[in-house]
Amino acid sequence: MSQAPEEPSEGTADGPSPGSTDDRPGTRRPGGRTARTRTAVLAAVREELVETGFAQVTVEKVARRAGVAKTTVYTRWRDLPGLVVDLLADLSTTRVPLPDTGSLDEDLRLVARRLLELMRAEPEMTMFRAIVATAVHHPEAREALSAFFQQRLATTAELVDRAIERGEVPPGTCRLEVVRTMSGAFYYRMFITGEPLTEAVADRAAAVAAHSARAGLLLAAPIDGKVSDGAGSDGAGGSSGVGGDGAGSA
Amino acid sequence: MSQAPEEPSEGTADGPSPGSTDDRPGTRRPGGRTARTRTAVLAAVREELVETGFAQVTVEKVARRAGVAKTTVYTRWRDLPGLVVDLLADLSTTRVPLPDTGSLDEDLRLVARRLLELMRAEPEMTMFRAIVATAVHHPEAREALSAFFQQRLATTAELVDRAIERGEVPPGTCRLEVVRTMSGAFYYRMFITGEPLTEAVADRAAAVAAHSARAGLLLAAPIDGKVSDGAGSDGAGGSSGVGGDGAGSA
DNA sequence: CCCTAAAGTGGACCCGAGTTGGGTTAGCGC
DNA sequence: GCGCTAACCCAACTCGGGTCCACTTTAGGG
Repeated sequence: MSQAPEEPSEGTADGPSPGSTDDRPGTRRPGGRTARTRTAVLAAVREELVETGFAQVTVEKVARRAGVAKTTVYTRWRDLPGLVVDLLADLSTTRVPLPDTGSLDEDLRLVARRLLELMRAEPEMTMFRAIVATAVHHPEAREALSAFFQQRLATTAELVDRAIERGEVPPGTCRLEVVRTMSGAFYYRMFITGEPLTEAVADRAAAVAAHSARAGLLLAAPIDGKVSDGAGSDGAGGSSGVGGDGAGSA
Repeated sequence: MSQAPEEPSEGTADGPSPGSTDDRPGTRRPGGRTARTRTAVLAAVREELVETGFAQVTVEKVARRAGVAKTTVYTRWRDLPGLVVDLLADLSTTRVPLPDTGSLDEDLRLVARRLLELMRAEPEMTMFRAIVATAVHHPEAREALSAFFQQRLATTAELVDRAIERGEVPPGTCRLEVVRTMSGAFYYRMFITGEPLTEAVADRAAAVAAHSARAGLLLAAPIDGKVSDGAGSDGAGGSSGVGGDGAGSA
């Protein structure tokens, strides 16, 4: 947990500029009580989200559960979407180990299976569902979720890099696109069509992604001026330097 | 599908059983005023959704805009999600013509391009976005959206049937899965990661789906007792018996 | 054309989420 | 420790969304 907001204020490094920049409460004295409040509130949101579902959650209930005055929540997080955003930032810290079996197919399949497992875990998924719902119609949450996925995708994309090194897939392959192709099937079913997720779905998604990559369908092609890969700088002996636009902003 | 008009009532043909079965208001006298109210309210929801965004929409505003007493809306639609559900049912009636170029690749590409176009149309998309957001945390809306996609997918899947007949793809190919594979990429970017949609994305999605189908990766395999396709046996025409699992559990 | 009850109306009412202002606790620099 | 003030607490208040109920309008069958 922890992972305090720590908004890296631009420019002015020395003194706190007097009143001009709006310092969010919780940034100046992040110590003891402040931190304690944050964890309590975030935990309360989690529980409330899981127990009663997103539609029923309200700032007041969260505050009550956290044992905190509701004004505190309002001043620090503004509103419910603000809380969800912070919750998501908290989620970003969790790391998942990547498989490395020497085969793209197998690597992807394992990742798919793990994703399936994750999506079947009720408490976590309920919460994530709420986050997605918020992001659909709230710009700030949308931004946060977007960043979350950028980072998560980039991490997983490493196994594509290895496949490229092995010569399993064409060198110009877009590392992110492979992962997107796979995970898209999951989220599509989960959140859009509402169809069930099975092992078959997972395996199929992995197979499709791997096969498409191998067939050279997932190249980082700069069609119409828009590069869809954000990785760039592969670092290994990649022959063709298909640079990306570097969209990976934190 | 709840308050869709013309629910074929079962059994009791002669007298209206007094109060036992819950007839939704609007079913017994669907004529003049009732119909007028419905269209007015639905239009109001549409406009409200597009103008102010989902988070701001409230039953009261909708009623006011429609020039209707808010109690009317409450008694007929129950709440906001109910309205959204009805709105979605209304959307289901729109038909889109399918391409038939003689090539699966090209057919899919055209469908993808049209989908792209559709998703770029701001007013409609804003509304659809709201529907998805509702579905994420509201079971009834989830059900409706699921049904909507079932029908929509089944319709589009006809071009896969033609590809099977032509021998372009293996005969056991799951008609729905091909379409899902393609459209998944769209919705994933649109609603989950929030990444931009481009022509490149559309073409790539179509290529991946077509290629995977041809490679036999999208067979309707009854793995672990769960068949992922619902149709398959009948030729064209049928298309309604997709039913099957739907969103059921989750 | 008339009658019945289904559908819609209007306003009073309730309730709770969000706001405001003044007072209290405690982080943190000195 | 001391003091300053950020951060938090409390209670009262506002305001608008949702509910209830008696009343009016109008489908639709006879």
